[in-house]
Amino acid sequence: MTELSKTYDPKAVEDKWYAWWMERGYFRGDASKGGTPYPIVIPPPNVTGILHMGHALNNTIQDVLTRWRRMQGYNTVWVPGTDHAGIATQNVVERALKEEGKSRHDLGRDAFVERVWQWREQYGNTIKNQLMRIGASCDWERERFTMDEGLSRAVTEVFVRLYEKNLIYRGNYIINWCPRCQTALSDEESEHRSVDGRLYYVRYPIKGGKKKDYVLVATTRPETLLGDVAVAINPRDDRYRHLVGKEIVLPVLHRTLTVVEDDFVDPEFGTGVVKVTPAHDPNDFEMGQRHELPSVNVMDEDGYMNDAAGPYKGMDRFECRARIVEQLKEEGLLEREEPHPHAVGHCYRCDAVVEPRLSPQWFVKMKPLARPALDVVKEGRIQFVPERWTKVYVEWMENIRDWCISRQIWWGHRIPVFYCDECGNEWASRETPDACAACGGARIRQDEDVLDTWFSSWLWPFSVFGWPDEDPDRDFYYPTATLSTASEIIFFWVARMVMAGLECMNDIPFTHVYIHGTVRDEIGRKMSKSLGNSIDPLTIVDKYSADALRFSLMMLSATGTDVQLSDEKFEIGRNFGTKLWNAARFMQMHGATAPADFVEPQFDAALLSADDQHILARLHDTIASCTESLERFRFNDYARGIYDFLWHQYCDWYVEYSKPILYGDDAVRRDQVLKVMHYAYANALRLLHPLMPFVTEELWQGMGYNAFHESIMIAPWPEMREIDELEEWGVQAAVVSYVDAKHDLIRVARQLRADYGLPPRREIDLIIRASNERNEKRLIRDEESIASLLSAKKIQFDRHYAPPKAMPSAISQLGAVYMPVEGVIDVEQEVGKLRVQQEKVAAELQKVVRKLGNMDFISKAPKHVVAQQEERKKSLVEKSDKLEKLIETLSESDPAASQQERT
RNA sequence: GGGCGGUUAGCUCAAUUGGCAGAGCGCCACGUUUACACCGUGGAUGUUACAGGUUCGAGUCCUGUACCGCCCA
Repeated sequence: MTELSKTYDPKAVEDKWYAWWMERGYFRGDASKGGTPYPIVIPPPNVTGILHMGHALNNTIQDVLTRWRRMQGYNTVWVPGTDHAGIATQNVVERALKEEGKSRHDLGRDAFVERVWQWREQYGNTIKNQLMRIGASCDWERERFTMDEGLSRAVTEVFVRLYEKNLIYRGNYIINWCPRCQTALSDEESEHRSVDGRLYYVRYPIKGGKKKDYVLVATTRPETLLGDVAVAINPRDDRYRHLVGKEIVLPVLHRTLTVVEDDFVDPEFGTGVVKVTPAHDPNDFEMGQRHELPSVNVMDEDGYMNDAAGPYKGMDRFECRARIVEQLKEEGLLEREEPHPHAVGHCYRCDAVVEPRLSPQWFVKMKPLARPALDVVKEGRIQFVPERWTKVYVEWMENIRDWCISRQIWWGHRIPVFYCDECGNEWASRETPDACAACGGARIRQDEDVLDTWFSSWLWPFSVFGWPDEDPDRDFYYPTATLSTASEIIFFWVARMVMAGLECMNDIPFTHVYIHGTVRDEIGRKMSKSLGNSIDPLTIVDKYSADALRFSLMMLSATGTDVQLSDEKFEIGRNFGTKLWNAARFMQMHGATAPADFVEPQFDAALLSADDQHILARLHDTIASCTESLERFRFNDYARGIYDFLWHQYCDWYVEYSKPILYGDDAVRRDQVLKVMHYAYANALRLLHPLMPFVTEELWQGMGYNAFHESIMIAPWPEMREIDELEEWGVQAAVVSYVDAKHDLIRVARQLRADYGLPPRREIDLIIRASNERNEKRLIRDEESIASLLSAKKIQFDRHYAPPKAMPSAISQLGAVYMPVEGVIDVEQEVGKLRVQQEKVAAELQKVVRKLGNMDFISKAPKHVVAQQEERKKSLVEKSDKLEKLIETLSESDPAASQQERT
C-alpha cells in the first residue's frame, strides 16, 4: 500500500494506467478462451474525424458496457476502427492540393489515391489517440479500416453477389447531385432543410392563342423551365379540361410543350398546373416515363447551365434563376411571386444545395433485403433501446427506396464492374481481369465510379471479423451484442447493417441497438463546428480528467434523452473523483491493516454494529441497483446509484460514524470498522470502475487491493447478496431500519442546533426520551457515535424524561430529543415552531385519514397500499401526539423560572 | 403535410407496473473540523404547460389545445 498523495492528479495517472492495461493485454478479446461472448463493434468514426462530445458520449457508453461485462466474466471484445469517409476525405485532400495550386486531375487518379493514403498515414490516427485518452478499452490489435485489404475484399464480394442476384443494377435516374462535390448522393445524404424560397407564377402562352390565352404555372425553380417538355394537369380537374390537346409555348426558349394529364398533379397546389421537367425533378421524371416524354438536361455537373439552356449557357444555376425571373418580368410573363418556405436538400458533407440530376448510377434493390430485416425487428430478435425507435426503423424499412451507391469520386472502393469495348460485355468480378470474360478481348475497362462509404460500413459487424474468409473469431463473436449509436445513423447504417447481416451471414448483426441522445450546448442547440458551440472533450480531459468527462456525461444522460452540456457540468465528475480520493486517504490514515478479503469477508456476526450492518445492506442494495441499471441501459441511474452510495451513504454516514472508533483505542472495534470499510469501499470501487476507470485503478493499486486481483479491470463484478444471505453474515433487516431511524434522529437534533444558532463545533448536552425500551438500548449502544455526530458532550437517556423548564426539543421516530441550552428560550417562538410542524403533520394526517375513510379506497386499492397508509397513519398520529405533548409542556412551563435561573 | 419526442424547483434533469413529487447545480445561514472548501451542517423553493376525461387514487393513462425540438415528405 503506497501512500496516496494529498490531491489526485489525473494527468500523472491516466496515461500510465492506459499503457499498463495495454501492456497486460486486458483489452484483448480471445475467442479461443470460450465462455459467453460479449462483442461490440465501434461505429467507425471518419478517418478525418476528431473526437467531439457525441463521440465521447457514445464511446463512454460502449466502454462502460464493455468494462462491466468484462468484469462479469464475459468473453468481451470491443473492435475499433475508422471508415474511409469517401467524400469527406477526398475533400480534405483536395483542399490541401489546392493550397499547392493543384487539382486532383493534375495528379491523376492513381497519384491522387496515393496522396490520400499518405494523408491517412499522417493524420488518420487522431481519433484513435483521442479514444485512448478517454479510456476506451478497445482491442486495438483488431483495429480495422474500411479500405483495408480484407474489408475491401468483403465489399467486392458483396457487390458481386448482389450483382449476380440482380439486386444491384445500373440505371439512368434522377438522383441527388452535389454540384460542389460533383458526385451523386444517396437520399439519406441529402439533408432537407427549410428555406425561405419564392413561388413564381409564370404565364405559359397557348400556342396559336391570343395574348390573353395562357396557362399559369407555379414553380420554385424558374431556371428549370429551360428543361420543360410539357405542362401537366390533374385529369379530374375540370378547370383545365380545355387545355387537353393544346400546345403550349415555353417562355424564353419558345419551344413547344405538350399537355399531359396525370394523377400526380395536386389541384390544390399553386394553380393546379405544373411544368414538367423530367431531367431535373424526380416526380417529373416519373411523369415523363409515364407519358414517354423526352428529357432535356440543361445543367452541367458543376451546377452551371449547358448548351440546352440557350442564352443562359455557362451561367451559375442561381444566377440563372435571377436572370430568368428578370426576363419573365420584362416579357410580362411573371404574373406574381410569393414567399414560399419549403424544404431543400443540402449536401451532408459540404452543405451545397443538392440538385436533382438525371444520370446513370448504380443502385441496390432494397425491397428484397428489407423484408427479412423488418421481420427480425418485429419479432424482437433485435431490440431498440429506447423502444420508440423501432417505429422509425420499421417505417423507413416499409417505405424503402433503392439505394444509390455510386459516387463520382476517386477515394473509395472502385466498382468491380468491367466493360469490354470489343463485345460490349459487362460483368462484375472479384478479381481484376486481364481479358473479357465473354470474348476474351483485351480492350476492357473498369467502371470509373467508387462505392458509397456506407456500402463498406454496412458490412462492419462481420467484415471486421474476417468475412468472407473462414474465421473462428467470427463464429464465436458474431452476432455482436449491443450497437450504440445516434439516431441520425439509424437509416444510414443500422438498418443497412441488419440487411447485410441477414443477407451475408444469415443472422442478425447485433441483438440490441442503443440509441443515445444528442449532445447540446447550455442553451439547447446541437453542438456543431459551424455554430462554434462545441466543447472539445480533450479540453475537458485536460481540465477535469477523463473520468470526470465520462462520469458527468453518464450522470446527465438519461436513457436516450438529449444532454445539455456546459463546462461547469464536468465539475460533478471532478468533485466526485476528489471525494472518492479523500475517502481513501481517510482510510489509509487510520491504519495499514491489510484489507479484508472483500469477496468472502467472513464477518464475525457478533462484532457487527448496527451501522456496520446498515452500510453492508446499503452496499448490496447498490450492487443490485447498479447491475440492474446497466442491464437496462439506464446509465444515469447507474451513475447516480454509485454516486449516492459513495457520497451519501459511505462518506456522509459510515465514515462519520467510524471516526470516534478509529480515533479511539478499542483495537477490536477499530479492526472491525476497517474491515467493513475496506469491504464496502473495494466493492464500490469495482462498481464504479466501468465509469471512472482511471481513478478506480489508481485507488485499487494505492489501497493494496491488487493483492487479490492485480488490476481492478479484471476483478470480478460485485455479487449481490440477498437480505437472507446477509442475515447469515449478521445483518438484520430490523437493525438496518433502526439505523435509518437513527439518522433521522440525528438530522432532527442537528436541526435543533441550527435553529438555535449553535455553531457546529460547540458542544452541547442532550436528553433523549426514547419511544421504547428496545430503541433506548440500541441508542445507548450507539451513544459514542451519536454524540460525535451531534457534537454532544453528554447524552442522557431517560424514557420518562419531563423537562423541568421550557426547552428546545424535537421529535423523531425513535423518540424525543431535548436540548437544554443556557439562557432564556423564547417559549412563544418555540411553541410557534412546533405548531408549524404540528400543522404539517395534521395536514398529512388529514389526507391519510380521508383516504382510509373512503370505502372505495379500502375495497379497491391493493392490500399492501392500504396497509402502507394505515402504517403511515399510525406514525403520523404518534408524531402528532408527541408534538402535542411537547407543546403542552412548553406552554405550561414558567418563563419566569428560566429567567431566574439565568441570573 | 405525416411521424416522434419534450414541457416537473431559479437552471439542468430524475420519478419502475398509476400509490408519500426527488437529485445535482445555484440560492440563504452557519462552519476552516484532526479525509475532503473540488468540503461539512442546516434551510428555502412546485397550480408537474393548459383544458377536459378515466380512476378509490394521475407527473404517470385517454382526448383536445398551446409552445419547443427532431425526423421524414
